[in-house]
Parts: sequence; C-alpha cells; structure tokens
Amino acid sequence: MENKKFYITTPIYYPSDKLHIGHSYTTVACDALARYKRKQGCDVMFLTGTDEHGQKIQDKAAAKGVTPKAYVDEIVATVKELWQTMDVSYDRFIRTTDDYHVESVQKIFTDLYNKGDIYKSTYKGMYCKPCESFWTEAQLKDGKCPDCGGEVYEAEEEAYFFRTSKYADRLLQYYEDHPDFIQPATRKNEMISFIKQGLQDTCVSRTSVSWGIPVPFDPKHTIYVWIDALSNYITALGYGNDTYHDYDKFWPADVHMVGKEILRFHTIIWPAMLMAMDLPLPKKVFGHGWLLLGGGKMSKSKGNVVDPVKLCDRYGVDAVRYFLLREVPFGNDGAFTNEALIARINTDLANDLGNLLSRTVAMCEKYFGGTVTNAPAADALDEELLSLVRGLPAKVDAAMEALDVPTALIAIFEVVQRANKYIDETAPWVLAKSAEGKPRLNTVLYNLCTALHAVAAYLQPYLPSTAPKMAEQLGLAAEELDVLVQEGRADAGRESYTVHKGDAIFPRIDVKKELEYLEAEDAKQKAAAQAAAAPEEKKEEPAVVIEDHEPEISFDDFCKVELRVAEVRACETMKESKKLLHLTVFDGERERCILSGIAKWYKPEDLLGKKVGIVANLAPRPMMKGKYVSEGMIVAADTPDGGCAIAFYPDTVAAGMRIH
RNA sequence: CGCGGAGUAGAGCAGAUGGUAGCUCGUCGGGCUCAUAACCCGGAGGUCGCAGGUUCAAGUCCUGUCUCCGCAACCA
Repeated sequence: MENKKFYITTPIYYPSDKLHIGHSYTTVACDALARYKRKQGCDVMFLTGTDEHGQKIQDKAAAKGVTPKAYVDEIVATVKELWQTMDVSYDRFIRTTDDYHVESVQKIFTDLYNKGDIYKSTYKGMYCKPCESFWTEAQLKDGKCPDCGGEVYEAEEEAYFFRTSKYADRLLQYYEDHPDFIQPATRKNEMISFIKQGLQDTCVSRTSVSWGIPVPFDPKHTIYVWIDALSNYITALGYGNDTYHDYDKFWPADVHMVGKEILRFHTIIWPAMLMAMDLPLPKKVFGHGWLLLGGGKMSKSKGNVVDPVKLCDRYGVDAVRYFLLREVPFGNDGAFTNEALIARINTDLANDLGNLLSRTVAMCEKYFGGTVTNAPAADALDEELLSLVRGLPAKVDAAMEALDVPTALIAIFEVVQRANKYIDETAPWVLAKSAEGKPRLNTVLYNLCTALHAVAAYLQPYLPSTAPKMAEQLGLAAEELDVLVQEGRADAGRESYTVHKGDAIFPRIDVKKELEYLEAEDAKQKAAAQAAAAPEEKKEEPAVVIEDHEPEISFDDFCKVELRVAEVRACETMKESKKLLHLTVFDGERERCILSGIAKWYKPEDLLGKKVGIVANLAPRPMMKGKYVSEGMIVAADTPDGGCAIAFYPDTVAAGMRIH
C-alpha cells in the first residue's frame, strides 16, 4: 500500500492573551484527525502556530512595558504548554516572528508585487489634518470634515493592495468544480453570496503599525495580517525558505480547520493569493462552529472564558478531549456547560466505557483466573455483537473522512453499549454457577474482550492516554492496537486474553459536589473579570488581577477628558438599529444627540429624566452613513455577562457639572 | 431596509429526494447483581413558532407572519 500523505492545519492563534477552551476545541479536533491518519499509516504533517504581529500585541506589550517579542514569547510558552497538557501531537509549530517565515513572506509579497497582483495605491477619500482622519465623500458634511467642520483635502496615504477582485470569477468557478472545498456545505452558500456582492481589493500594508514584517522594497510599510498570517501554511513547509523542505511533499493541504468567523479569509483571500502565486489550492477548508458559553461566544472581557488547563488538571486530559470531540455537533455550534461536561464524563466514560472494562476484566479474573480463550461464536447474540464490532472500522473511517469526529465516537460507543447489553443478555453470572455453563461463559467473556480490544484500538486518536491503559488491563501490547487500525480490522481473532484488573480508567464524579465546586470557581473568575473591567469600582470588591492596564497618563492628560453630568431629555429606540439607543441629553448649555450601543440592556424609560455621566468633548462622530452624528459618549461599566451598567447621579446634581 | 441561521417532548438536539415523529439527559415503572449505586428493558411526555395554501398525504414544498441569535452598516 502506498504511503499516503495528510497535511492538516489549525489556524495560527493570536497570542494577545492565554488561549481558552475554544482554541483547544479546534486544535484537539485536528489532533484527533492527525492521529487517526497516522494510525492508518499516512505520512502526516500537523501544523499549528501563532500569529504574532499587529497593533493589538504592540499595544499590550507597550502597556506592560516590554517589547512585543518578549510579550509574545511569554504567551507562546503557555500555548505550547497547553498543547502538551492536552496531548496535542503537532508536528510543527510556526511563529510568524520566525526568521524563515519573515523571509518567505517578504519574498511572496515581492513576488506578488512583481506580478502586478499587489499594487501601491492610496486611500480614496478626503483627509482632515487636525483629526488625522480619512473620510469618504458620503461622510463629508457640506464638503467639510464631519468631526471638526474644518477643511478637508485629497491626501495621498499610501498603502499596498492585493487584487482580490480579479479572482472573483475564478473562485466561484473553483467552488463549483470542487464541491467539497468548503465544509460544511451550508457555509459555502454564504461565501458565494459574499463574493457575488462584489469583492474589494484587500489592503495588505499599513504605515501606522510598526510591529510586523516590513515590505522589503518599501520599509516604511508593514505587511498587514493577510499575507503574513495566511501564508504560514506554506512557509512552514519551506516555501520561500531553506529551513524546511516539505513543500513538494505536503502541499496542497488536505484540511485547513478554521473557526467559522475566519472561514471567509480562508476561502476567498487565501485561495486568491494562491491563484496569484500559481500554486494549488487546499483540498478542504472546514469552518467549525463555536463552543458557546451561556449562549454567547467566549470572550475574555465577559469573564466567561473556560480555562482548559484547570479542567484537564481536575478531570484528566482524555475526559476533556472526549467532551470537546463529542459534544459539539458536526459543523454546528455547541454549548459548554459544567453540567454537560460532567454528564459526558459520567455517562459515556465512567458508566459505559469504564464500567464495561471493569466488569469484563473482573469476571475474567473471577471465573477463569484471568485467561479466556478463543472459541467459535455459537449464538445469534454473539454474532450480533461481533458483526457490530467488524463494522466499526468502516463507520469510523467514513465519519473521519467527512471530518465528522462526533459521529466516529458515536460509532465506537455503539459497540460499548451493545457489549453492555450483551452481558445482560448472556448473564455470565448465571453461566458461572454450573460446570456445563463454563465453556459458554468463556466464549462470552472472550467476545467481550474482543469488543474491548477493538474499542481501545479505535479510541486511540481521541483518547491517547486511555487506550494504552485499556490495553494494559486487557493484557495487550500497545502495538496490538495499532495493527487493527492499520489494517482496517476490528476483530483481532486473538488466541486468548489474559487480563489484569487495574484502577478505574474514569472514576465516576459526584455531580452535586462537583457542580458546587465549579460554580464557586466560576464565581471567583467572574468577580475577577468584573473588577478588571471596572477597576475604578469600590474597594469592597475582592482583590483581583487586573488586566488591560492603560499606560500611565499625566494629570493634565486626564483633564483633557471633559466628563460632565447630563440630563436625559429624550430617549428612543431606533428602527435602523437593534443595538443603538438615540438619546437627547442636556449638558448644561445645550441639547446634544448621543447614539449609544446599549439598547440590549436599557429601555428608553430606564434612562428618561436620569442624570448620567458623559464625555463632553469627544469629537462628534457621524454614524449610519452620516445620517446621525453622535456628540459624546455615555459613561458605563462593562458587566461580567457582557452587558453594561450606567452610573446615575442623584437629582441634586445639576446637568453640566464637571466629573473628576 | 440588508445578509445568514434558528424556532420539534421538561432540557439539549436529529429529522437528503413529502408517506406511521426520533435521539441523549431527566422523569416514572420493571429486571439484574458481574461491575465505578454502575448495567439492561419498558412507559409517560410533542396540535413539529403562528396563519393560510399545494397534495390522497407536509416537521418536510409554497405564501404570509411573529420571535430569537449572529454578521455587515452603526454600539466614541
């Protein structure tokens, strides 16, 4: 059999903060696929890494008083630790700050420039010098700057653009010729309609961001995310550099696994770049759903991130891996809850799998001193169990080929469930009571061992540390599991099994106790996030770690922010927007219009007549394509649930009073 | 106004090409005792968001409508 190759990638993660369980989800899914392919004998390249450039990291590092590189070095160390903790078997880890990547990216950029697919242009628009802002014709107010009302003039702000628009037709054609390119299929239509709305060329350089790869022939420009980040999938193989030499072997990639939020970049910009470079396109891009928490996407500022390290420490890596791989339906969003996590561990792993192994091994020892021998299946019940076992490889393979990991696991657990039922049907403890029942008893236990042998073998990619434990109890060498998967068989047809009882592979969790513990932990974390989000709050809050500090400013700088009390004189929802409230406030001198993105949490009547704090000297901002101008900002604190809380002043405070 | 997704048993979800409404958890009842108070069987529970329409037949197709959630315009 030829040695097939398999190249799979995770997105490269942005190390502005520690990674959370959502990142683990993507990466563990890739790991399962990579491990499965390796077991089948494929030559696998599993790539992951970090995307380390850009403004946000530059800012974060500055706030912390360290260089960007030092900042990301620290985070990247935690990323690698996380993958080690979670048994992620990546073959290569790329950092966009790696020298070889930088070298390749500069070559790619130059190459595309020479081919005419990257061109230098300017932002179209009018520039207002005092505001340092560009405006489109539509945004201008009477031909003047909508911010300050000053004169604007055409300016020549340079930037490089990639000709994405040129490839629109070829992309659509490609989707049609390769119906499996975008997975799952439902997302394909979104991409098609996005292209049909008309593609803009992509801005691929910035002059305002310094933390990045310089454009080699024009160093005041920094290469902006797309070309830098997306090309990691080929630079990591040695494209354009001499550090690696696997490009010919592994490109095109078999799968780019990405979150649905970045699917567009991977199915439009990246393929267009490859077309421009005359390189083959990846075979599949899979946009998976999100692991939702409390109905929303996880985010650090909401204080609702789940730390995978904590979970692994408490429940074991394989339990967490199993939850991630099993709980989220194929291609859909899934919810993370403590209850669901514990339920999965208890029901599937402890009750079904762990207990099956335990009872089987216990009976082998109790009735036969540990050794059961092969005997022909004599019964319809035996055949039912064994045929399910024999059908397992095909089911798992079909699911894995479709990248449907949960279905592969379901197939494996069907065998587990059938085996538990088989025990009930054959009632070994009854057979054990009579001498004439002994041969039958041996057959039953032997068949159970066979089923468990198959289960352990096929579980390896998903539960890499559990499978060997099972093998040990079943008296199998680790290689004996591999042989089955490699040959696509499930019925080992072994002469005999000599088992050894061991510890429970998944101890059952006390649900009530555990939920109490987890809720206490969550509350702790929320309090920390709340305090971090509103550091100016009172001291009675528990002491917590505050992240996102701003750099120190002088008192004079603070005084530049004119905070004032204002009275809400009118407040309405807007038919044009679900998120905005349209407020008319009196600031002591005049009424002004403020649009605030708080409609989700406040009703007009909640605010009407109230005294609130506003930023009074904030530059007016045109919104809704210039239909409205918002003249200020309501002062509000973030809340842990992602909402916000507005501070109200007592009626005794007159509108217009300064807030310090 | 726009684009996309979703509304099916208490909860969470399946239900290509229309033909007796399924799964997991929970619940109720039973069985078993080898096993991690685990395992196995059975029952109850749904007018499939609402209103029309096509059809011998619609959760499944069509029209309208309500609600929820994302995305983009817009949360200074």
